[in-house]
Amino acid sequence: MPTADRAAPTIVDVARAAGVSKSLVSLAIRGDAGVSEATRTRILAVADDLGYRSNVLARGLARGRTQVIGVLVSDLSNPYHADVVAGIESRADAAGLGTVIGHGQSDARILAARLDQMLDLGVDGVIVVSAMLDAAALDAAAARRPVVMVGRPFEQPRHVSVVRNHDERGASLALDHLHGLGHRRIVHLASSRRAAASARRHAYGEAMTRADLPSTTLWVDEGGVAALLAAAGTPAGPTACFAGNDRTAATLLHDALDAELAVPTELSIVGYDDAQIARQVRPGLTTVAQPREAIGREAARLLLARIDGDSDTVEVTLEPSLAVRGTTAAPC
Amino acid sequence: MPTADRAAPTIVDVARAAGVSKSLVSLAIRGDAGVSEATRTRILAVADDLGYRSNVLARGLARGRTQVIGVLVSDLSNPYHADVVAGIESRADAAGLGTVIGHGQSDARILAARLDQMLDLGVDGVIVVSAMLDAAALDAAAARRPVVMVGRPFEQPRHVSVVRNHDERGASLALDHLHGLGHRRIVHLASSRRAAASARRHAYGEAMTRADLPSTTLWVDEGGVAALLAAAGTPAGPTACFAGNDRTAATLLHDALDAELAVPTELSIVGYDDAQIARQVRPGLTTVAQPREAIGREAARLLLARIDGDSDTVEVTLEPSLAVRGTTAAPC
DNA sequence: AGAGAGTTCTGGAGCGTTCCAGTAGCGTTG
DNA sequence: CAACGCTACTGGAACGCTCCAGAACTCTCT
Repeated sequence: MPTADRAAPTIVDVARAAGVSKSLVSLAIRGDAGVSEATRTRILAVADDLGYRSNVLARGLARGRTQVIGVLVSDLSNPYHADVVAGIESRADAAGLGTVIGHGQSDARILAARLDQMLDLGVDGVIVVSAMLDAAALDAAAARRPVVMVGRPFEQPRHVSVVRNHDERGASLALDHLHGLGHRRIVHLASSRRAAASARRHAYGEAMTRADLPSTTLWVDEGGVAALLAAAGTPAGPTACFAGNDRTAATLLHDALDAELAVPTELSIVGYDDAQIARQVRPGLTTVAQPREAIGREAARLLLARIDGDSDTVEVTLEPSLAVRGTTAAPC
Repeated sequence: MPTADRAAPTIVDVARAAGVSKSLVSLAIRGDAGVSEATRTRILAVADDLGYRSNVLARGLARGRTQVIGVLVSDLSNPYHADVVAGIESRADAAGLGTVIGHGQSDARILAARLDQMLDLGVDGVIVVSAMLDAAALDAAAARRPVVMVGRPFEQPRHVSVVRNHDERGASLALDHLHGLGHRRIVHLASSRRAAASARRHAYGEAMTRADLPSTTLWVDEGGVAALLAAAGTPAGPTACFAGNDRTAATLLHDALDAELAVPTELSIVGYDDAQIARQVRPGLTTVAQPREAIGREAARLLLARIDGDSDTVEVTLEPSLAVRGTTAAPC
């Protein structure tokens, strides 16, 4: 219950009220060892009493550290991000650091502006949860503060640590599953030519080659869904589809059902991401799940280490897993 | 392209390089009138050249203003929030203010902690996009900085402006629509006893009374969905349901289809929010749409006014509209 | 008892800004 | 030409904190 009459109480007010110097208040509050137990409790009591809150701006200015990290997200409404952020926050909280989130509305320019803004605000480091920023922007930010990025960078920035999921392994999980069910004609439905998508596309190609099967990639923005549905009914048509992400997979599922194509019996579908939508569609979408919270925690861990001066940039890859639901079955 | 050799250049570096006093640099950069055009351009050129960025911490400390506002959301993955935040940001950007987002993981305690944290960071004001915080927490924050909340507060805080959608009107829209289609036995499916939900529930009751129809409210957490589905098949059972929000409506739709109950012919469903999910389910959900971006812009407008010292707290209500999709039809 | 070693505490400089009270220079005016 | 009023600029205090060198005090040891 802060008293907060007029202006917020400062460290000097606390010092005066406790009859000590402001330096000692500073030490006591930060838990420095060289303060006697008696005075410390007294000072803390007085501070609490006055409703004192240490001024982050002043501390940041004096120390060059604000104890706050920034998280830059390209798109708030992407539920993938929410889990990653939760992971970051849990780690940051544990280390006693605050977290602020910046939001770039899926626009690289806005994203870059927000990144600068957060750095201006004095955050101690930034985690970029977006693959939309180019290496130059990332490196410019990294020249100011430690930066860690989550996801697969389009081009590798030089001074930025990266945490990503193992898209190759994820694609293998999906294709092994389909192959194991008996599927042989499996097409890939790609959403865009962005980095994460292309990693999955390549992994698809390699896994198919490994299994000695022909690979076919269709693009959503080039009428791939319609082409796939048209082919799926025919004798030599595909019996399964590995989609680049869950949104694409959900669209396909939707349109397939509209076209009276039975899923999974006539067409099996596997998505990627294990987004919320994968559980909301009917039947539930079989999909590759990324360890989102773990990715967030790992990113935070790397950032904290770099803030503590520790280290050089690294790249960490985490293992995905497969969530089997209702859109996959043996071909009929 | 910042040079950024060692430490970031300060206003003093710029002053020295331009051969003027630091005060003049400060004035020039902030666009003060009393600086000759010649010196201003020279100073700005030098600043740009050195890659000077004004230190928000120092400015905040000296001025008591950081030019950054905070947005507190209860849940990142709620797509409703993303639109509101976009509206807030567009307004804040226009006013030259930065925006940081804090995230409370749908937990009132975390939410309150993040709120304090943002205030500690020195934001000039906060917009709370969540109905989970109690009046005491909001008022405590409002004692420090201007606070505007979006949504319907559980209890009315005293020093906080509120922007909300007109739940009563929204419920009327939904019920008029159903009534117009010929429905007479319309039940309400309520998700929780939170503020927004109870406003909708009351509005439902009143609209039904106005139309001289009996009202029945079922609760999701008390087996309401099952009860509703059981009754819906029977002769005197309900022919339509007005759900408290889209998530609830989607669950109902899902379970209805599972139970082989035809939607909309045997049961019409109207949701509330026009969330993403309303467009993703099949058939598309008829639902009440809130003007989300407008709500965000309005909230930012109110906050900026209060930051400029302008005003007393107000309450603004914006009009919802009805998005008619595939889950409503005349009863058969 | 004096030196040395802790322990606990203090005063002041400094972080990068803004703000305020001036000052310098110059043209106008009575 | 002294007084005045502008415009363009300056120096230093202040914002609230941290950090550092050192002061004051208490113990121990010789």
